[in-house]
Amino acid sequence: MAGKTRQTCPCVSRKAGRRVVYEKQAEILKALAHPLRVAILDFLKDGEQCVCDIAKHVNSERSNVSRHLAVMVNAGVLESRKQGLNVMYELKALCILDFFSCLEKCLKVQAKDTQKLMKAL
Amino acid sequence: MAGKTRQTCPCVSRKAGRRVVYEKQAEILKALAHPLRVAILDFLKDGEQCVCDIAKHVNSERSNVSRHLAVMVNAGVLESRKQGLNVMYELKALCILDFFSCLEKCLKVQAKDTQKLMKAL
DNA sequence: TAACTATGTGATTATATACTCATATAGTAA
DNA sequence: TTACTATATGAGTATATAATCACATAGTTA
Repeated sequence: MAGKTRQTCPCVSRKAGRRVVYEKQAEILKALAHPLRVAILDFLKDGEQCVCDIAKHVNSERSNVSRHLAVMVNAGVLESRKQGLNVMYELKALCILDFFSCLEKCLKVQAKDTQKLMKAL
Repeated sequence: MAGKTRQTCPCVSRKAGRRVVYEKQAEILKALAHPLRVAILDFLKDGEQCVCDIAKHVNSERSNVSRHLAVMVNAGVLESRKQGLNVMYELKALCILDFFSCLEKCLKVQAKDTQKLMKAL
């Protein structure tokens, strides 16, 4: 049992470590990867909002919105605070907003590809 | 039927248009939101690779990897080209790589939060 | 206190996704 | 031609996720 701390090759543990990181990163991405959640994030970019107003804005049931918000809080994307009867949600990681400019860029490239295809027909 | 093109209020159509954008953005995010796919993207950041080598690198079945690659190609994240027996995959939208620096930042913030909690106990 | 409002959650159902195995296809090399 | 290799895909199963409804909780106001 002596020397057990060195039994795992550094390379292996680094690889295993990477996998944990990939899982965490995927978890955050998963928390963003839903049309309603994207809509919510777009709404929250201008500041905190209560569940009530978010639900109105994205035109969905409050209970459903509440669940989606919980997903994003668990992933560390949003944070919440109580204010009287309301619970206010706001973006925790502002760099998330940078994602969306990249996403729009991707969509534009896709649109151009489609245009090229159309012309070739 | 006359004037049908103006029957839809610009505001409504803009809102409907946003929803389509949110769906497309969510589709791209979904294509990234899996540990194996994150691992693949991390491997592809240094250049194109064949399915065979990707599968070896991420330690998963080729058929499985092939499917994950197809998901990312469909979302416009990767592109592929045939080279003899192999099919080479590479990143199509390089800005995707910027995502990951943000993700790492998010994880670091989370880690700090956890540390704070630990100290408070 | 009682009535009200905002939010969260359990249970159910529907749907989507991931993984595995077997098999098909396409290109290579003998 | 046959044998081989890389890749893709159909079918089945297991699991995860989303939406809805009913209900519980917490804070507000009268």
